[in-house]
Amino acid sequence: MSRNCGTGSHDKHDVYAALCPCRNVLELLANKWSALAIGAMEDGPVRFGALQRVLQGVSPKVLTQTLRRLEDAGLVSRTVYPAVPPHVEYALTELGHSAAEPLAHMRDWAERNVDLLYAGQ
Amino acid sequence: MSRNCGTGSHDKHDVYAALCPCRNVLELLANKWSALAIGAMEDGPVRFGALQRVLQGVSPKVLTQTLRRLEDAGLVSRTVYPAVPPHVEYALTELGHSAAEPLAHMRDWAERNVDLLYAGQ
DNA sequence: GCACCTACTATCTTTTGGATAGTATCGATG
DNA sequence: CATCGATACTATCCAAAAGATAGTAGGTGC
Repeated sequence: MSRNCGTGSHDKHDVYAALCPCRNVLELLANKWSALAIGAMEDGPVRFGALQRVLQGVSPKVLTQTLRRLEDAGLVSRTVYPAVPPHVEYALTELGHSAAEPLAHMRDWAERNVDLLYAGQ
Repeated sequence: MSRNCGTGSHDKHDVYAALCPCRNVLELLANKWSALAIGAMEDGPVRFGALQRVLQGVSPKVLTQTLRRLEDAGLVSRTVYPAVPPHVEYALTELGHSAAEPLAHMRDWAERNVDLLYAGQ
């Protein structure tokens, strides 16, 4: 097996390697709020307040953190429309849309199989 | 849209509802170590020590916690072979194997797209 | 008798997540 | 003219989770 990733040249990456940068990418995606936020933006730009209502139970601080991380990674774009009251829209980038697919599968799996889990007692 | 989930009857579940039990399932899967551990067991039973070596950087405490949670959920089985030194094997259940698919897509996405992220500076 | 092996548990520290309250701005309302 | 309301946040504090490190059990080989 040609697992590589000494973080060096652009060979194959390996999420199982502690120092591979793709481990950080996995950490970013393998997160409840990231998975929900990205799913909420699949159909187009969404405002902060709308995200807060859709992601039930999220606090503004955590939502901001989540969006900033996704923005820094390049999965989400943030657009400010100068107006009062403020108007800010978050949208998936092309990269964000491609990440949305595996995350949608994960959400679907959770919804479809929840009744089969914790069945032992 | 027929989104339901007042946690009540077995209608449709919704990960966006704070109180839906499938939110817990999403939290379980949308986790770095869960995603890596499940992937490591896809090809058959694995011992604790082997998992620890494969999931580079994981501490025994966190690995134990992760495996217990997966076991409680019914995704992983734990088999103790009474011997000295101890011999314990972890394996995916049928349910665990079905969860492995979306997680594999997520890991693959991370490995394939890592070079495109954080490109802005 | 002593070190070794595996699979942990215990303890402590650090990081992250979460709840809550407060800020800034301007237009509309009374 | 003071107040209220809307939006998108920050600031603060506390709790929960993650992480590092050391220790335990108990039979085997030397």
